[in-house]
Amino acid sequence: MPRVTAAHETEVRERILLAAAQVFADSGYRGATMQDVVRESGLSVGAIYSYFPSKSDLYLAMCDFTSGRAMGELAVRLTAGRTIAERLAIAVAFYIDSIDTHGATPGLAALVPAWSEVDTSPAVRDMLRRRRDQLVTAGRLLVEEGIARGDLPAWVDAEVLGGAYSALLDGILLQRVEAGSSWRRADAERRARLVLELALAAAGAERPDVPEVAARPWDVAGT
Amino acid sequence: MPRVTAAHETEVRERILLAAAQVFADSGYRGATMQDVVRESGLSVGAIYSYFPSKSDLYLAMCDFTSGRAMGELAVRLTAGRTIAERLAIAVAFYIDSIDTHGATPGLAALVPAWSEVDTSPAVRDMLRRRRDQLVTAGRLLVEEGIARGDLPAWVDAEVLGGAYSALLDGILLQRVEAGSSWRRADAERRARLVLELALAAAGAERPDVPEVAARPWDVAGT
DNA sequence: AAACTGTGAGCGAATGTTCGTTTTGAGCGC
DNA sequence: GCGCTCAAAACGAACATTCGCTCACAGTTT
Repeated sequence: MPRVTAAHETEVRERILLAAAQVFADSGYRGATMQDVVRESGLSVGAIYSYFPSKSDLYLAMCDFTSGRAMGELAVRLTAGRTIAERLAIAVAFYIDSIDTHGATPGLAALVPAWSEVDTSPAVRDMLRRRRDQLVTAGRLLVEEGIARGDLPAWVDAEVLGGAYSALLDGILLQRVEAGSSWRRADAERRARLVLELALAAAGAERPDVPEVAARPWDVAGT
Repeated sequence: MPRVTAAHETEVRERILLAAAQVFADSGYRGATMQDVVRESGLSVGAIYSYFPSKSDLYLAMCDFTSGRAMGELAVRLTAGRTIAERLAIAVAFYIDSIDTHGATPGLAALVPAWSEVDTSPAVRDMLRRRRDQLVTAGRLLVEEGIARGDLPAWVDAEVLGGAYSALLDGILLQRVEAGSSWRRADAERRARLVLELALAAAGAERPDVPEVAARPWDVAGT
């Protein structure tokens, strides 16, 4: 059944990508089978292989699609923020929203298997690095603005804080995955917002002295 | 060869667990084969199956072993800290150390595959939850002490900050995995310590006002 | 009829696990 | 000391199953 329109092609592509996001989030990369994707998408094996050359290509495309969508939507939502505190709060709330699948929007949970496949293919690592760059850059820009306006301490390195925040949010993604059905969105938001509050509260203060601790390769105690 | 000694049994068990940690960290849970564990441990298939009834049991035992060891060693190291800032810095530095494998000590990177297997078996979820409880509790106790001594703001909820910190550290674990050989330990430590500095700097300040942002299930903008 | 998308049975490779066989060394009689 | 014995421990070829992927064909539109 040839649907010659280009619109149809992207429609089917997305249908496959959405099914893949669901399935990979549920069972991991290796755990998910192409049959699962077939079942979830309602298409056939052959159809899927005519859109994506291999399972790993499908997975990578799904990851780019999923995180790309989220970054785009984040940019849109940030325009609604007036103060810097508001913008930061929007970014946090949005990231937490985007962890789960909502209707036609695949959730970031589908990215989790990527971290265990990093040593398997360089393409996976590249994909994660691209994503990290985007997150850190977005964070850095917000922080720089906060510093310029005096809402954040002048002694923080914007790049470092951006990196820390992207780690915090990814950690919350892991907590969401491990919590399963007992997940409470409000708890996660409280955790992420608390760090925001600490940063804003520290605006007027001096940089405190945190002792250096030498890296020490573990002289195991006990068995 | 009947090695009646119980010592020999735990010795072989650990040998298998260490090999498993290496292999699972490299290839993920499904990606790693029992043959890989056989090769890495220098034992045989049958030997391994006489110590662990199945691949998933081996994986779970390895996770408990790995994170249990780390928690034990953390408790030991914390006793060296005098001030609260020093103890917090020790905890952070130690977690970052324990991400990588050092000699006989398996690195936490072997835990990463667990998050993609959470929906596969309840035992994996339980294991991760146990670990999270320990981390959050350890963090909460440190924070409570910090508040009591006036080093941390009185308005922070210790449980929430503990949860946030465990998320931050797990996020750094992910960053380490995705960075691969371009990983710089110092960068990670800077990120984790910056959040510590913010918390300590906020000690004297009022709780700032961070606007509420309503959860909003994504009205997708553009394809 | 021509063109092209979608189908799904089946192939070959690889994996987790079993189980019959081989090797080891502690205990024991001397 | 010494060698014999035998259960325990280690081994690894073989099995059933599963998965990613191909390809010959059917169905639909223009």
